[in-house]
Amino acid sequence: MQFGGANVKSALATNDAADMGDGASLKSEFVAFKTNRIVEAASRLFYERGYSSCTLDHVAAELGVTKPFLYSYFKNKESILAAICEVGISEALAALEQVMAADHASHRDLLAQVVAKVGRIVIHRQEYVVVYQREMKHLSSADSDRILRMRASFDHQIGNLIREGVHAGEFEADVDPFVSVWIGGLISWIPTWYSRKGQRSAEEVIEHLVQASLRLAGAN
Amino acid sequence: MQFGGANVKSALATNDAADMGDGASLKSEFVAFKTNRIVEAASRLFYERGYSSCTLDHVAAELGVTKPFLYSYFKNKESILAAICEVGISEALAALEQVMAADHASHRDLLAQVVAKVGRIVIHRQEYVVVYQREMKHLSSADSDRILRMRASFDHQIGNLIREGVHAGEFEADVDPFVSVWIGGLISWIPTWYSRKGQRSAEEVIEHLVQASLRLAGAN
DNA sequence: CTAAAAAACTACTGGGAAGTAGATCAATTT
DNA sequence: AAATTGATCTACTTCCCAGTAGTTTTTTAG
Repeated sequence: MQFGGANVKSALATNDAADMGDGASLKSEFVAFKTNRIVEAASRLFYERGYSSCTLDHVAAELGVTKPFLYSYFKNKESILAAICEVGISEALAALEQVMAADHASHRDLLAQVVAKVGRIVIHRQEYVVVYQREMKHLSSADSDRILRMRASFDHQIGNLIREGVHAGEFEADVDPFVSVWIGGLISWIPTWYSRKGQRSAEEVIEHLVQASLRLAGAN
Repeated sequence: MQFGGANVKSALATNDAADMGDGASLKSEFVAFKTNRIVEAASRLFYERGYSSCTLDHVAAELGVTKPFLYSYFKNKESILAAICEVGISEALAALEQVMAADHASHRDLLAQVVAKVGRIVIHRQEYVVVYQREMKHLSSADSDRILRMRASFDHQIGNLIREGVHAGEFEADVDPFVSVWIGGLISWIPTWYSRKGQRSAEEVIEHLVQASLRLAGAN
């Protein structure tokens, strides 16, 4: 099995070999596990050295394997990058849809919940998000399109949430079309300055992020 | 004359050869002009293709010259990058100090003025700023330190402005230490989404940026 | 325990790009 | 006009790295 641009499966991905015997299922879990370890190591190294300056020999060395090992799980270097880029946005989209599917709270609460959840994701997946932001340009157009569609869907839904909140009188109307852009900026910028070793805890940052987002929407 | 990490001189930089004859002065203007053209072309290409993937032959071709030409104005590829990275932050710092030196308006006005000015700079220098954000890691530690010092000075002064405004009762106090980080995020994020060809004019964006910043500071 | 299959490795190719040495061309001076 | 200086180019060298062919090791199956 080789990874050439399909959706990322996390190590905990749903088992799509349920109808096979235990042998095949276990094997595909091994593959998912190794694929995941490659993506982890690569994201750390791409984050530290930059995509183009980081060689696959570096990635292989980090994992204690060799370059051809990587090529038996990924088609080429770019498809490793694509897997990395997909992590943050697909998790953010999943979180968004989870919140939206839940029982309808006020728009203010929906916004607060989404922002908090996505904020936690971009902190947790810091390296992935930064690599995505920096190295997007190196994706093939197929991968790029797929990921941009997810991104567009996310932005679109946030835009709707704001519009509906304005319509419901929960947000101030004069800021309408821009708010989602500014809130997106707050969230996207976190991974570039947040440090796990810094004085601020992740939850402290999330708390302030939510407050800032509500201020921007005029919902205080 | 070669450019190996000293401060950037723009094409309009003050003439530091005023005590020489006209010949020497004119010559140094030529050098500054060419240096500047190289930086312009490189910033555009680094922006489009990424620093590591863009070769100096590409840059040379863009200018209709050859690679050794570049090496007679810059020590190496990295020092071209350093020159690019310096543009945005040094202009922002100059704008900040200009506003702060002027007659003391209210803190609210000071903040609005600084944000508007810096916002215009990051839009005008869009490619430079994005290249800086993306490719910082490829700077030598000497260049990196110099630029980070400018950045730290900027952040420090914005922090002071906010603190004083809170103390003066013009901003809400509960948000104190974080506000400058969030405002920095708003500004820094603009170059990644703003497009000159988009539907929003630069001044429209600046207008909303100022409003958003004041909201974040609780100064409405 | 042996044979077949799968997984991983060793050792290579081919191309690309940073940086340089020395030649050529243009301008300035005498 | 000849000579000197400076600017730019041609033509390399050298290293690096993505991707691959074919071999070895490990696992699985009979």
